[in-house]
Amino acid sequence: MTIKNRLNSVKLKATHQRMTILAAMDECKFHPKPEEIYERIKVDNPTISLATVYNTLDSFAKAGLISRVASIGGNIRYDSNMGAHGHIYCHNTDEIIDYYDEELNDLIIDFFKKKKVGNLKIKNITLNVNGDKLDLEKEVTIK
Amino acid sequence: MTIKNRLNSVKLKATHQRMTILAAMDECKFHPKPEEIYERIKVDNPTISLATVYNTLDSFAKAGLISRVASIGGNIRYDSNMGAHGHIYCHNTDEIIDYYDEELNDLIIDFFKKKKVGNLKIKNITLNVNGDKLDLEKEVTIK
DNA sequence: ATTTGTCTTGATAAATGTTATTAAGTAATA
DNA sequence: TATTACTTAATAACATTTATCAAGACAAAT
Repeated sequence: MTIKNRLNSVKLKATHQRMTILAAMDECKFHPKPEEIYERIKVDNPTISLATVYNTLDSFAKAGLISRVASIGGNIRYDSNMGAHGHIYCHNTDEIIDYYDEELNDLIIDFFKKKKVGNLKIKNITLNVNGDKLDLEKEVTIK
Repeated sequence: MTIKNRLNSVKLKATHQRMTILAAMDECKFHPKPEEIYERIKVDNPTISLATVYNTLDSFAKAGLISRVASIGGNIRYDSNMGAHGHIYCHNTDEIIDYYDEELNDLIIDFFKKKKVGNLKIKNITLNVNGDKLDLEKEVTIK
């Protein structure tokens, strides 16, 4: 679906700012803070203000286009990946890395089919792996 | 183990401030922000400053007495429960609730025995259930 | 194309949250 | 008690997030 259609699908007007910010989120695989999106779009869009980035990301999250992601660093961070997936959080680099494993996903779904969670409307379930990256230059791998 | 011994075990002097703050963390089951610990101890310890609370909680986390917990709200929050456990995060109340399930714990341990996570020293693995609390006055239950 | 009413944005102030600084205070050791 | 190193309170500095509101942009209807 196009950026414009995604905005329309949640009843948000496809303004230049919104399209720019949503496109930047799509490109960002590293779970950015609003500030990072601001810096990223600034080059080509120097007039989009930081407040607009904050407000727009918040409205996207409320509309379900993106989601806020839990972080240990104490900052607001967003995730454009709306599918079921887990996060690897590296404490020493503050990186959040997505991963997905079919088998793990099935395990979790099966588990919560059997369990009853009362008084909560579940939005999503995420497995977080917390640790320290060893070689800071290289990537974390799961296989 | 006593509060004093726990501090000594990680080579921190058992000062009045540290003992007070660690005791407050023990009592706090709701994953407090530094500000909340400050408010809690203020009644009996009006001279302990907010900066000391921030610094002390940070040093506790670095020493492994408590841990920082991932949060969506964009604030630093701590957890005094150092055992393996999961979190239920209620978006609408900003509450973080611990839960532990033996079977789930085993599932996760078994899964990560089979998988290889490279270039990461794992500290802990947490399953996060995100959702909205329905009746705000009542508790979330898992059974 | 112009008007009208509504929604959106930029600029910036205000509020909130966190860290750094440093002089004074405290505790352990001799 | 003197010495030394460590710790803390107070507060300034800094960073992050939200609120305010006038100006601007947009869509619909003329």
